[in-house]
Amino acid sequence: MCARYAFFNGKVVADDLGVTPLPDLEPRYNIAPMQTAPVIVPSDGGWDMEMMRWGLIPSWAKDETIAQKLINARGEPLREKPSFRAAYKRRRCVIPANGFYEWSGKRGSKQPFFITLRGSDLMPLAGLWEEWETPEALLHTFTIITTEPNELISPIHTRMPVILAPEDVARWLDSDGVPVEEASQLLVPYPADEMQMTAVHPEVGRVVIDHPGLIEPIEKQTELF
DNA sequence: CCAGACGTTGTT
DNA sequence: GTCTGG
DNA sequence: CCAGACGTTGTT
DNA sequence: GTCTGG
Repeated sequence: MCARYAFFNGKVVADDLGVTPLPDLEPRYNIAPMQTAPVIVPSDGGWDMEMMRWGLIPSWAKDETIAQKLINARGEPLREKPSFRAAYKRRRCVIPANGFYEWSGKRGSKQPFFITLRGSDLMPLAGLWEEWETPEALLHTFTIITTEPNELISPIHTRMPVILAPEDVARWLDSDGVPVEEASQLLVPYPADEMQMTAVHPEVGRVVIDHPGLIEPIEKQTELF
């Protein structure tokens, strides 16, 4: 799964993707579901960054309570799912991240890990977005696609987010030129030998905590394993 | 036909 | 135990 | 994902 | 909106 991530280095989206970061972007070390975060979408032949809320709301939803259930979407059956298939065809997006968190252990003895890429600061995550009409306004929401874990993640989790290679970002975002059959080839586990994982402080579990110390390695507390 | 679901993960 | 909020 | 709430009435 | 279950 992927239910917490960090995006603190906005400059990498300019360097690696040519997308201008939003001017008022704050560095974030603990982005949680139901919060607003930047998302990259096609715009005027190029790509743009836009703030959206994490937790997808399909256009047909009667209220927004479904959002917290749709923070992730399994990649394999995307085409058949009523909640996702419309967005899969027309509204694919990339969630810019620098790394994501996963936890191992049971409640009360959770150990969080921060996972990053070895070769790059930018970790582009594959996602979908939707537009939901409230009585007052249009609400833009997104979800992060998951796949099977690679050998790095599988010891602690059964799923991991889909990470796109920079050269695949264009194909993922091109809904007009790249049909779902082709796009689905991108929804695979990222190579484990290009990723790394470090144990971090459990205070990342608290959504109100958001500072650079959250991604700093700590000594593994072996009694937790 | 109408009513109700539409989802993921982890844990048991 | 289970749901909600972030 | 984790953390925190989970409730009502009356009084200030 | 569309599919499934009854």
